[in-house]
Parts: sequence; C-alpha cells; structure tokens
Amino acid sequence: MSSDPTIVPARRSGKGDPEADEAVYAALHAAILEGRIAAGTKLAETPLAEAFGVSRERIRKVLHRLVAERRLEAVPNRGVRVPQPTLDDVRAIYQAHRVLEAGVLRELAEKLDDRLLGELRMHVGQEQRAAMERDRAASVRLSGAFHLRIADALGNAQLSAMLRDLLTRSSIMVSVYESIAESFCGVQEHGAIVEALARHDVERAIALSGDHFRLVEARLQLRPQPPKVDVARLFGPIGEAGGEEPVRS
Amino acid sequence: MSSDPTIVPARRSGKGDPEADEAVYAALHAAILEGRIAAGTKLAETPLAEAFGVSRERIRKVLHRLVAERRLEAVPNRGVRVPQPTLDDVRAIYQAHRVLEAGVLRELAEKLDDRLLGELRMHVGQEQRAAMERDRAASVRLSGAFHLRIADALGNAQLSAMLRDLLTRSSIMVSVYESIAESFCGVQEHGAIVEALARHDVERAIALSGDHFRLVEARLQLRPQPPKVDVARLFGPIGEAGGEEPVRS
DNA sequence: GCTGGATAGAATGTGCACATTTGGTACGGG
DNA sequence: CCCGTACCAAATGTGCACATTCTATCCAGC
Repeated sequence: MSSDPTIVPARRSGKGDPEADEAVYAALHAAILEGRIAAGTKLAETPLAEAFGVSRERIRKVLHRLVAERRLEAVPNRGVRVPQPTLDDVRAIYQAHRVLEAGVLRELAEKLDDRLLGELRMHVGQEQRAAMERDRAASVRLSGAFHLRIADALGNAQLSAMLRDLLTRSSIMVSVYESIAESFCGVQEHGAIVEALARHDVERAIALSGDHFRLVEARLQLRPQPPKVDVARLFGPIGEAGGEEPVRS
Repeated sequence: MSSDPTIVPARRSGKGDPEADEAVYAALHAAILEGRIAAGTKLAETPLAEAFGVSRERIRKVLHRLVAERRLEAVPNRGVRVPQPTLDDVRAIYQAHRVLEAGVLRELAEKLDDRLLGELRMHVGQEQRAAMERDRAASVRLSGAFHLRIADALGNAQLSAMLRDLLTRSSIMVSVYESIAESFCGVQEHGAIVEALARHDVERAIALSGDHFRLVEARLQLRPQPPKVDVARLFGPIGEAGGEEPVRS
C-alpha cells in the first residue's frame, strides 16, 4: 500500500482520511479475488464498518463501487453478496479470453519487432525459471502476466483493460472451480506461441492459444467445499496508523 | 408478498421513489451518449439536483456510478466532468472493436448454422431498407446492432457486454469527432461480411471487417465546434410530465 | 501597473439520525 | 397439527447538517 513517511497529517482519527477509501477497497477487492470470501456470502454493511473501524457510509460507497464493477451483486434492500458463478459463466470467461487473444495475436503479428520478441522470450524464460524452482505463486502470477503482456504490446488501453478485467474474473473463478495446483498455464505452451509469432505464423499462434485456453477450460470442475469464514474475523483493523478501536459488542 | 394489494403507496415526487435513481441515470447516460453535453463540461451536483428536482445525494450516487463505468471522470474535491477523448483514444476504441470482432468472426464461423445465417441476412436487409428510405436514425441504430448481433450469436454474455460497451463509447466519440452524416457503416460492407461467413471464408470475413473498421477510423476528424449548453437548462424536472425533453439550443 | 497573498464564497465530502423495507417469530384460527 | 397473519428486530436507504477543500476576487505591497 502507498504510505507517505514524510508527512503525516495531524488528523489520525480516521475521520477525513482520503486513503481510507482505497484501503477498504483494496482489502475487499483482494479478499474477493483471492477467494477468501465464499461465493454467496452476504456482506452486511454494519459488521464490515465495525471490522474496518470506519463509518458505514464509507463501506457503503466501496460496496456500491464493487457492485458497479460487477465484482459483487446487489439486491435492493437486501444487501450485497459475493456472486456465485456457474460453470457456464466460467466457460464464458475463458471463451471470451480466447476470442480476444485470437484477435490480439492477429493484430500483433503485424507489428512484432525484435525488441518485443526479445521481451516476450525473456518473460517465458522467467516463467520457466519459476516452474523449475517450483515457485507456484510466481508461476501463477507470471502466467497471467504473459497474456497481459501480449495485449499490452498493442499499446491499446481499452484492450489492456478488457483483458485485465477478464484475468481478474478468471482469478475469482479459479478459486471456486479449479484447484490451485492446476491453475497456472503450461510454460511450454506460452513458449510455443511466442515462437510461432516469431515465425510470423499467425494461424499457428492462434491455434496454440486456442488449444491452450481449451485445455484450461477442460480442467474446470466444481470444488467440493468452498471455505466459509466470518467476514468480521477476516478483516482486522486496517492500517496500524489508523483506527484502533472497532470492537464494541 | 405485499400484504396490502389494495393500497398503492402514493409516490411522493422526489422523496422515496426508487425509480428516481434509474430515471436520473437514464437521462444523464443518454445525454452523455448522444453528445448533448459538450466534452469537458463540469457536472456540478447542486445545479443537477435542482434541475432534476431530487436531492443532491441522489445525484451524487448516480454521478459516482457513471464514474465507475468510465462514462465520466472525477477529480477529487473538484467534481466530475465529461471526458474529452483524444483522437488516439477514439482510434483505440475502433482498434479494440476491430480486434474483438476478428476473434468473434473466427469463433462464429465454426458454429454458423442456417438459422443464424438467415437472421443475419434479414438484419442486413433491414439495413438496406433503412438506407433506401433515407432513415438516418434507423441506419445508425441498425448499423450498431449488426455488430452486436454478431457478438450475441456466440451466446457469450461477457463478449456481448464488452462489445456493447465499446459501441456506446464509439457513440460518444462519434459525436465529437465525426459528422453524424457519416457515422453509420456502409450497408454493402455488412452484407459482404455475412456472405463471406456463409461461404465459411473466415479470412475474407475478417479482412472485410478489418477494412470496414479502418474505413470508419480513417473518416475521423475533429469537429470544429462542440455544442455548449447549460446543463441546468438541459434537464427539466422529471416525474411530473413523465418524460424529460431536452431543450436544444 | 503588476504580482502575491489573504479572504470569502461555493462546491464537494462525510458523519449522523431517521425512514422504509425485510425476515423471522410468535400467536391465534382452522 | 398446520397455516395464515400480525408484530418486532435488524439491515438498508435517504435526507440533512457540518467539515473540508477549491476557486475567484480584492487589496496591499513592490
């Protein structure tokens, strides 16, 4: 998180802290993304406000923002819940990713230069190293970053944002439908795509990418038991410099 | 559910009306989309609240929602503004649309059946009829609907949503950078894409689609004088007459 | 005459109290 | 014993008042 060690304003009471919004948002966003909150869990405003040690209005604003971003779903007068995606929803995400990447690869082949090719190869090298070192966390992260890298190469902010959104949604899905051990893509598949691009073989690159996604899609299956935890216990007081007396029951 | 079927609560204008949110959102959304509000215009909360005849909090919520949807941009403590896209932004939108449609066409070719083909041909027929009748409004609407139709054919909600978002963004752009007279696509180009699909000639369909978008892209140019109107005059009080009719100046 | 700062006005942001709705529960009737 | 109804508690939604921040104007100083 961003911290300013140089100047800390005197107002530490947690009242008018403009960073509190972002802190709450980041905490909830990460918790949803990493699957720490079971799908279908209702996120009540009051308990969250007490857990974070901020006002209910602040929680409210963040929750509505997450709803607008489709990360939570809201029922009028009945609060917000963590959406429970169906298997078809997950397949739709991966299909969308596959379709989008096919278009991106076609476009990318026209403007692929040596510098970009070198960067992609370096990235695959990093993935291989992480895989050899059995660094699972790095593998998952780099695997997603590979697809993002391809999209970013076009320099189109819209495409990058769309792909980034799809990736974060996949992350949510993965926690529900896929075992973590299987969640990262195969490294050699990424390398094959890059080499096909290097040969300007667009059709081959797209085909490899398609097979790649279909493979991930085929591995999907419903996990038996999503974790059920109390949201109030999940979020401790945020930011040691901030509020420090949320318990009042 | 309701225990009192006989009593319909008298909807007090502006107080506890749950439809007011949607009405304000729809009015603002449409105004932004149709370019009735000049790019760069600051949307102050108080004047809007008075114009719509609702509380400032309601306006606030709608404005923040529009910001979350990237339809407006916000500067902390300085209100929200209608974003002013650069020419590069517009090109990025169209490139994203082109890239996405290329992927969609490739995928669609595999699952194209006679029924879908018939529907697409019928849609092109409607476009031709609208073009012959010089119905410009219908032409613009059907032209956008054509691309949406293609994406919807895959039955993927994610892809449809992404394309719908790109289309609405194009609409905004068009009002700034393109003369309305040129804003709809050529009908024969749409027909050619459909016929290429009918022959299962994916490469040809994608090439046609690409040329199609590049053509639209090439027509882009900065319009000299965006309209500058007062937002307070634009939005009459809602809920009384049932509709908001903007006053064009 | 021009520049800089200070002040007043306005607009945005936030917390609080209240209104409305929902879901559960207990009670009474069939 | 079961079902329908009325009440109660909790949670969400909303309006209002206040705090904070930005902007524009005016005045003093150079």
